[in-house]
Amino acid sequence: MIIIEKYRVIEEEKNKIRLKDIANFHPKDIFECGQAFRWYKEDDESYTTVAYGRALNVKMEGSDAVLYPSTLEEFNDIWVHYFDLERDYSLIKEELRNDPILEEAIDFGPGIRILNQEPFEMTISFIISANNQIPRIRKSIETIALNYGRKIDNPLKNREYYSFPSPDELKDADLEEFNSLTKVGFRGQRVLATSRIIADGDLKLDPIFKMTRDEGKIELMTLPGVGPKVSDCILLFGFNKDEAFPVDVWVKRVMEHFYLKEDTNVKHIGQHGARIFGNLAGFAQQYLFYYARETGIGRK
DNA sequence: GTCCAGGCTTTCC
DNA sequence: GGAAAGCCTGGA
Repeated sequence: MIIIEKYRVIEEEKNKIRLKDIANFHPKDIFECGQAFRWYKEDDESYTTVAYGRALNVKMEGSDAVLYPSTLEEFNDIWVHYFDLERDYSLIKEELRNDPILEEAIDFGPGIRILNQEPFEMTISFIISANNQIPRIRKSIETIALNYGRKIDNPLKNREYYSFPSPDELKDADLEEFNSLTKVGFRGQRVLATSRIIADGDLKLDPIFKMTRDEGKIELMTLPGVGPKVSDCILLFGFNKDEAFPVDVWVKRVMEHFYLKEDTNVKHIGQHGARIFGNLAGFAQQYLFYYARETGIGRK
């Protein structure tokens, strides 16, 4: 047994990591708040995903979170960053709670964390999200993994797991076949065109990690299917840009309902969000989005 | 240059 | 039948 003081991590048996008394970590809030499309709820209330070429199950046991399968090395190399465990969400929530509306939103989803997901997968996933519905987005992404990704060998035997394809694995897909399999509709050609641009190196994703939010946004918006909202999602969920503030229909509604008190446009809302939330805008957006979508606030 | 309306595939409620 | 984590195009 190994215990790391910093996160209170215990490696139990082999391939099992226990996070003791983990704070600001509720699976339902994290996995159902709309930032990730590949988490599946199991019969025992645990959740399973595929990320970074690995399948992982997360199960709460009292106030502990248990990750399986993961060695201590995989935990340190991959999952600490993926779950954003180096960040203290108590501090973020404390600051955002100065805003009474955010206080309400945080109380609705107190266990939200912003995951650090893979940039290419985020790019394709949020291109597919345009004018779409979450259940359908999830199905399309799973079908893409099944048909174009690689099968993952792992100890979770309840079903088969497939990685999300790389740009190379996706770029030569036949458009008609892709569309008939994945049902992404008019987004299909955007997905494949973007995959080709990235696979061919005409746009490199890695350098965006070092860019500012504004620089990254300009770069990503050159891709077909990536506009103001989708680029902010990619930057927030795939490139760790905390100040990104994606304005979708729900954030528009909740901002108009609580803050602006009038019908306006998404550009105006984006500017207002940046002004009042600053470098915590991404976190504020996710608390607000989850709150609005689950409660229907602002819906006409 | 900015702003806005209409169109887009298909599914879900 | 309307809406859906919007984007693209063309015209004012």
